[in-house]
Amino acid sequence: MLDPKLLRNELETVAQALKTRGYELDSAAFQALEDRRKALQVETENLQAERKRKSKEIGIAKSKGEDASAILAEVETFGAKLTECEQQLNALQGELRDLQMGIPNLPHASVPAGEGEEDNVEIRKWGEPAEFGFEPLDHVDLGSKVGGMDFETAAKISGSRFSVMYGPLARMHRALIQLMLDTHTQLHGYKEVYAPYLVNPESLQGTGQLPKFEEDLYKLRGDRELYLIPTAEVPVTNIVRDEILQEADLPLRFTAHTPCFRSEAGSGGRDVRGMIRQHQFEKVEMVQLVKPEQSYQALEELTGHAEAILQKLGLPYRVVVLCTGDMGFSAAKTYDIEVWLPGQGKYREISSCSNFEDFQARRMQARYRPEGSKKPELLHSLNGSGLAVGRCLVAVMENYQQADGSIRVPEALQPYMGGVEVIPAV
RNA sequence: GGUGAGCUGGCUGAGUGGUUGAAAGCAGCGGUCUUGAAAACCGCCGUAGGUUAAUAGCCUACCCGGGGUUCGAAUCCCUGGCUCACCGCCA
Repeated sequence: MLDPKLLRNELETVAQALKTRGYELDSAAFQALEDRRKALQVETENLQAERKRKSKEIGIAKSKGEDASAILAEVETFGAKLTECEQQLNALQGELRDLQMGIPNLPHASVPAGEGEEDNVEIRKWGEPAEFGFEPLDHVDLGSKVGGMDFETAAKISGSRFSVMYGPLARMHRALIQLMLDTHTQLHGYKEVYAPYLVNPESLQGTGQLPKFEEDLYKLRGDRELYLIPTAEVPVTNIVRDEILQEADLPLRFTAHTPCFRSEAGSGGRDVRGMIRQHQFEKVEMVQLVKPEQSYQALEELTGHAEAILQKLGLPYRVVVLCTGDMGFSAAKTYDIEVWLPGQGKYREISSCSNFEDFQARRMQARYRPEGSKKPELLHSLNGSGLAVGRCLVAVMENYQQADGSIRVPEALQPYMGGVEVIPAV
């Protein structure tokens, strides 16, 4: 959520900035709502003050044993008016809040302007795509060569966009998770978190998935109103919802491995082959909660932490900064890390690292008390995948494939796989 | 799942319809005293919204959430959540 004061005081500037990311703010309509709100709120509060005074007088009169019917009659004259004002104000504030909850974050000044994916800007590249002496296969074909990936069975059990893995591939998938968690906890200073996979609507509202993107989520039937998490970002960031932290507690760095569930409602027929885009996938997530002045440095570091995993695995990648039009709803700035997939002959997203500034914190009321200051301030939140596990497995398979269809195990992964060096073709 | 008891400010805890945004204690902050510290004493000490140039003043709201009764609700009623205890079931 944007700062309501900013929205009021610099409506046109805000509207301009939102336009760069393809969001049209109807500033005239907003201004009209805001004007009505102001008038109505002042009137309502004045009436409330009046009622409070009179009620107090009634109390005093009664305690003295005096007759209070005159004041009582007086209150009645504006009682109905007050009720009406309160109801109108409530409705109006609800309307304003709904509108504000649907406005995306403002892009940071350093974010390049653009409309879509094609306008993202490459920042750096690491590693060289390997030369194969043969036509490299994609992970689906490799999967059947080593006998470890089964989409037909997954379709029988659940439907499309699910996968079943067996044997060494399933083990490598698990090994990747261990490598990522160990790296982030031991080298990068994150605290490992185990958190719920089912969350309430308040949490989803806090991180920005609700109210606007409900169709992307799986909602449980039943009387409890719970959703499957689309990312660990939701439960982990919400750890600090409605909390006031001490300055000394910051920065907080959390990492968590969770499954992620996404309906992929809007993805049409994209990436239907293989395990690039699934309804269920594993991810190791990094979350940071920091002081505002440190958040952009934290974004650079966090991006580096995700890159470190790819470097350990020897997977070529590039980092792009998303343009204004391609960023997610809550982000002020986002780096995508794209890994090289020989099977597709292109770079594909494997991590997304974002600074949300105080956008999520305001929705969550996540604050800290600066040293020596009375007033709590909103903190800044960031997160990034470190990394998407399924896509990482795909990248390892495709980059480490050999002519006979076997797959070498990257050195960094071998300790997590009992020393296995090659997954043989069967 | 059943039965019962709870949920009040950073913490403990009083308050069952009226000048209560809320006693008291602890913690914290400022001061007096002291060479310094402790003790003692004095004062301050919740969050948000509105108005405003203002983090000044004034106003409003908030005692787990939502709804209701009333001129007036922390207090009464309904509903949801959570915590604790016991029973049942269970990895």
